[in-house]
Amino acid sequence: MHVTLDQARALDAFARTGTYQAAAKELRKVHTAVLYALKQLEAQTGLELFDRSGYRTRLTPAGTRVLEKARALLEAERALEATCHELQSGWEPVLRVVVDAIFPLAPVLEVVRRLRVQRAPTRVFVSVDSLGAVEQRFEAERATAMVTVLPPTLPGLTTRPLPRLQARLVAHRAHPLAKRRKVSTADLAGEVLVTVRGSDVRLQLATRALDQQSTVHLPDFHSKKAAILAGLGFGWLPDWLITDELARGALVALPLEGGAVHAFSPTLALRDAPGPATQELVDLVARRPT
Amino acid sequence: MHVTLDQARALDAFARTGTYQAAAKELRKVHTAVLYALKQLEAQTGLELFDRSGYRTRLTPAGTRVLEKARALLEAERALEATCHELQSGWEPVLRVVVDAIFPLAPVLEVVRRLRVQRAPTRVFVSVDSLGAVEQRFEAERATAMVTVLPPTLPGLTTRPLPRLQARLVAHRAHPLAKRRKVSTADLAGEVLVTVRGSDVRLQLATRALDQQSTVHLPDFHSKKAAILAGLGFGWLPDWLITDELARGALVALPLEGGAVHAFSPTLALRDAPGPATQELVDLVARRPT
DNA sequence: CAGCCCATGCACGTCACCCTCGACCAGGCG
DNA sequence: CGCCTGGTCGAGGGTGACGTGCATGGGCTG
Repeated sequence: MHVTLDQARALDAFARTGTYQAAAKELRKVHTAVLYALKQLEAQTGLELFDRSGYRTRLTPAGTRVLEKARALLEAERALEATCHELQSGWEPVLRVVVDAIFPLAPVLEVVRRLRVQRAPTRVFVSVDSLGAVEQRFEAERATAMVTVLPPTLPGLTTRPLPRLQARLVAHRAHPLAKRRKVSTADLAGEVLVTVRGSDVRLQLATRALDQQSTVHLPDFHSKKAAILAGLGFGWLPDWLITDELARGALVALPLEGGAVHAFSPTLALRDAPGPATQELVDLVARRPT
Repeated sequence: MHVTLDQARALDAFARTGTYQAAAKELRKVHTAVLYALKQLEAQTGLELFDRSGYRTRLTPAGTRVLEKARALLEAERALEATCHELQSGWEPVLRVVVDAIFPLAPVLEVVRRLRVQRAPTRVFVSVDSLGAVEQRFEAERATAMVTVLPPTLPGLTTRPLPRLQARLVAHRAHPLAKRRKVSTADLAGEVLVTVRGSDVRLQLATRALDQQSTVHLPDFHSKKAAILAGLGFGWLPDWLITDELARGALVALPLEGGAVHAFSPTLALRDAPGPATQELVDLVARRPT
């Protein structure tokens, strides 16, 4: 049994119009074509779909059941053609972005919102990782774009510098370190260091040389911030995440010898020719207020 | 743009196997046929579905999106053919039953349960009405079967007598009428009569001649029973509904002059040739314990 | 009741399209 | 380098989907 879409269309048109003639007119065919298609359908299904006992041919109950399924089939066809039209519009089908965890996600999410309002068919996949892992993931996922704080090494990428990001070594105001006028690297050694998991050694910056007594690894900067706010320990946090807490005094920048501020120069890297959705990403990420 | 199911099948097979050759083998075609079908698909959709830059042809992101929809389409086709197979099994596609409200619904619902366990594709529609309205509904809905307490008038029906049903005039034990040793029709006049809405005059039986001071019309016998149990008034109820309450004494049969019991002889009437599901109905309704 | 119209259904012809066949080219793999 | 698998192209054929013509027969209008 091999039902065709033409048969389904004929069945649907016949059911809606009630006669072969009208159905044929709707399908821009001759009535015998509809007759032929539906005869075929009946033969292939091996069911009595039509009641020809009266003057007008009518659907049998079995025909009605088959009609339901045929309409579902046509709906699936319509859906397929709809996505084809969407894809023809020029939007990329998918946009894969890898972002360094230290970079704010907000502008990337804004891209998703803008694509929605423009009814773009683009499906967005966002991955977050740290430092070198960003480029590895970019390659492994064959992503379209990445925001990395390390210079990209892959050849053939279009790169674009982004505004600098600053990170500070902070602790909660009630934390012992926060009360000192000066903090030495030796002072840090006795306290708990909070880091983001997956960060490689370079993220630990000035603290990397220290032999920390205890360290907590957390999955992202939001939980890291929450941990530090809870007074659990100290660590590096990007400025955009803590402007509020620094202003309110909930978090305190530690007066570390040799400086407690580290600056990153993130880069936006794109693979091959950017489509409109990628362009949207470039605009929003580059225009991000510093 | 007119995508065909063959194209969808080819796309699916190609995506699963990875090569034209293997896809062709699976479809029992020559590999050029698959090539042809997919070239057609690409031309019709106007999209680049395949990446032919490498040695092996691969799906592009757009191709993957189209593939998803194509698979949905094939799933719809599979569903259609599945219902065709179900309907070929000999079961009726639909079974419409109209039952008099005074008749217990339990045996009809048991039919539904049995059809389920036998995986019958039959869809069951049950309507409930009273007396003459049963046959009217049977005709209006072109139902398959009905259980009526009046002799069917339509020609060409197969009828089958069912066990008798009894109804009693009852009231709650705390009701004034329940405390009398004898009840006359005049006594009834001062109390509230509870009836089922839609019942025509014949249902009121011995009470019809009375000029009731107040009457309550309810949608079915279950709410009527609840109303009587709440002491609201008196009325006729079928025995099967109140065996428990009569045994416990919660309800009392009124000792009406001239008899407080009325017997019905319900009939099961079928239109034309009964299918297996209808046969199931006949068995269960006829074997109903009296 | 006559006349008309429309819907159905069959027989037959034909044309388009799907498929097959054959040939050639491109990369991988020993 | 030789072999194999996989992709692409063009030519040709078989058949099945569809159009034409016509008969039938039921409804509708006057």
